[in-house]
Amino acid sequence: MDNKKATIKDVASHSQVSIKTVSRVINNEYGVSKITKSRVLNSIKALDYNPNKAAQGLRSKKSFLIGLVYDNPDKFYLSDIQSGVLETCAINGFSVVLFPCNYQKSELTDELIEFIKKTNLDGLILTPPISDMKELVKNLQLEIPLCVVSPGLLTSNPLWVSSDDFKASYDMTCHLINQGHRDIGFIKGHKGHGATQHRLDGYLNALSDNNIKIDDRNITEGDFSFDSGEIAAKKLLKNKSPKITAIFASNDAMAAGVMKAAHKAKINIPDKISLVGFDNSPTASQAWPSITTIGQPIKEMASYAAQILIDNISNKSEKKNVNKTFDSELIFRESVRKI
Amino acid sequence: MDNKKATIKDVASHSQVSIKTVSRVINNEYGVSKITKSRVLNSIKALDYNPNKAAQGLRSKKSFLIGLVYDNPDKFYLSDIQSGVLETCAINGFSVVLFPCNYQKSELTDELIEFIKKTNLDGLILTPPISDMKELVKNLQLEIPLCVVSPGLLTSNPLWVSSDDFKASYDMTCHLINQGHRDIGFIKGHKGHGATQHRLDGYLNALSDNNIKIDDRNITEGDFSFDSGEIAAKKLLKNKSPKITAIFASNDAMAAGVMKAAHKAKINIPDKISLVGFDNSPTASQAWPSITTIGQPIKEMASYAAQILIDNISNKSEKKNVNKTFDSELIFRESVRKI
DNA sequence: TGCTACAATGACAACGATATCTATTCTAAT
DNA sequence: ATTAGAATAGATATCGTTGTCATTGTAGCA
Repeated sequence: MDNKKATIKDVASHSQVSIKTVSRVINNEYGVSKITKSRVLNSIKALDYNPNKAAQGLRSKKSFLIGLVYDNPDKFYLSDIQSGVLETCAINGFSVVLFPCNYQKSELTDELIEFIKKTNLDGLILTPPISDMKELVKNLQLEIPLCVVSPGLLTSNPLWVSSDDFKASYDMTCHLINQGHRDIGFIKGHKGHGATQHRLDGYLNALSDNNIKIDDRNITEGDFSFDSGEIAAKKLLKNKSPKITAIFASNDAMAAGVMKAAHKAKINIPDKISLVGFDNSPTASQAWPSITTIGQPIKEMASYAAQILIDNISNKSEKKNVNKTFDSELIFRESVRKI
Repeated sequence: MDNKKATIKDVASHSQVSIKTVSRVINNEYGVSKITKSRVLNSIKALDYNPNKAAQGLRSKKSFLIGLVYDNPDKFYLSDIQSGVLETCAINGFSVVLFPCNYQKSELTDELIEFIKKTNLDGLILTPPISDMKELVKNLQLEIPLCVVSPGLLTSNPLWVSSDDFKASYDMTCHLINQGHRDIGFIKGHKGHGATQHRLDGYLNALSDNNIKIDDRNITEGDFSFDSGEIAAKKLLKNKSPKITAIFASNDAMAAGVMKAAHKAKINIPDKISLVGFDNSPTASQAWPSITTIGQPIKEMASYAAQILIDNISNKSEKKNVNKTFDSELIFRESVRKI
């Protein structure tokens, strides 16, 4: 076996061409005849040559690194995001550098800037709730392209992917109404998270459109965590004056919290109270009874986000309108009863 | 503001020294006077200089990249592993490149080799169940250091971190016995996963040491997934001949599966059956009733693994015996009843 | 004083690719 | 034939560091 790694020079002399020609082949540039190209490709295989990323990066001022920024307690969500980004980046020869963080930390912006500089990133992906921190995005003053995933609010950033949280939430609420529910409790997320408002609005609009009066006592706030769901459920189940027959939790983690609260209080789901969540996380399918919820193509979204970011980095696409909103899907399970 | 990024040259001329001296300061090498050093450090700050990783890597033949290989369905486990590795790597100026994979894929070894070459990794971390694939580890023929996390079996690899699964499992079984249980069902994991055997052995030895006869009908197999736990539980609860009063699932996901099966079958936990898991994942604390389980310092382990790997890469430590086994801890909750 | 030893510093090459510019060959149009 | 222009190929500088080796300065010692 070869003792050392083959370099572009070795390939060049092996295939009797200049190193520049090899470089052209590697980078799929014009100006290489088919014959030469195949000869070079053969040599590359024969010598088991892999371009040295450091050298490529040094010369072409790229790092082939994309940063993925997140602060999300939902490990399932995160896992999907990571897989999506990872796969697309791998295909395109990029590596992913993770940046977990705390969105409430005041130094976050500075840390992020520091990170980008140190790591020499070629591009950055922001996921919720970071994607909704307008101030941060503004202050980043990026010289590299940025893609924002699921920004709740309108974003000024040219690159984004998003999901139709409003419609999904609207449809789910209609579903509950169709099942005969009129007193529907709602557990919203915390401020600052873009999804919070959309999901709430979907619920509110569905009620209005069905001529159901909105009762503020039916709406309570969580922070997308299991515990906050349990606490919110206790409140909703205590304020029994408005006789709730169903609860719509803004995500599955909180829905699972609701389920625990119900179990504790010996309130049967779905007999006494129907329950729906949002996210289609394993939590929802593994609960007992399994929880009706809303599925979103998280991994696909992440993958798409990475793709448009990479296209932008490579200037491959000058096309506009690459941004995309992905459809959600209602997933019916055991936690809803018709009344 | 500066138009372009500062380079080592800029720092050198700013502080009136040679670039080599700046390099010495950056790399904490000997042979720089305190005065010079502080002057250089000042310039670095003043110019907001960050060394170019590509150039450093090219010259010193490093990539400052560490690969993290995993194929684990447990997102909570994975998240802890990632955080631990990430933090330590960040502190030491390394980035982490993820390599999710399918441990059953026959081309895995080749893919991994390809990945290492392409990415030019400086080091590699293998997590279960990959860490137990002896054949793969052997065939990797690595020229870079490798650290293996929680190898179930003895590993020939010089670098490893591990947990005392046997002892933890033994202790937990003793706890159940102390609570009066003698007919204890056990759901083991699948073959190939190192933890499977240790956890089973702990259970078996505890029974023997307490003069309890081992009943094979009490032992069933899962694959560490929720679904497999549910299926296994159905079996155990059906073969009711041996009158089980407790079930020990090899991990929390399977324990949660057991809980769902029990709910479905209207078997109350812990009144009819006590239940314990392994891993201290959120699943266990969020279940109702909450599940008694075993906690391991996963994040710490991962962090330590990254540290000894980096030390090895940097040749900082010629010390032996860096490997370490971490203690587990029993976490008592609501799913066990004294009988 | 003269010598050595060692700490501090610097000059310059080298890492492995790409960019720029130039040179050659080939084709087709005049 | 001649030549413009496209297609193809190569020579060489360059990216921003670190490695190697040489040089300088200074303290210690006989």
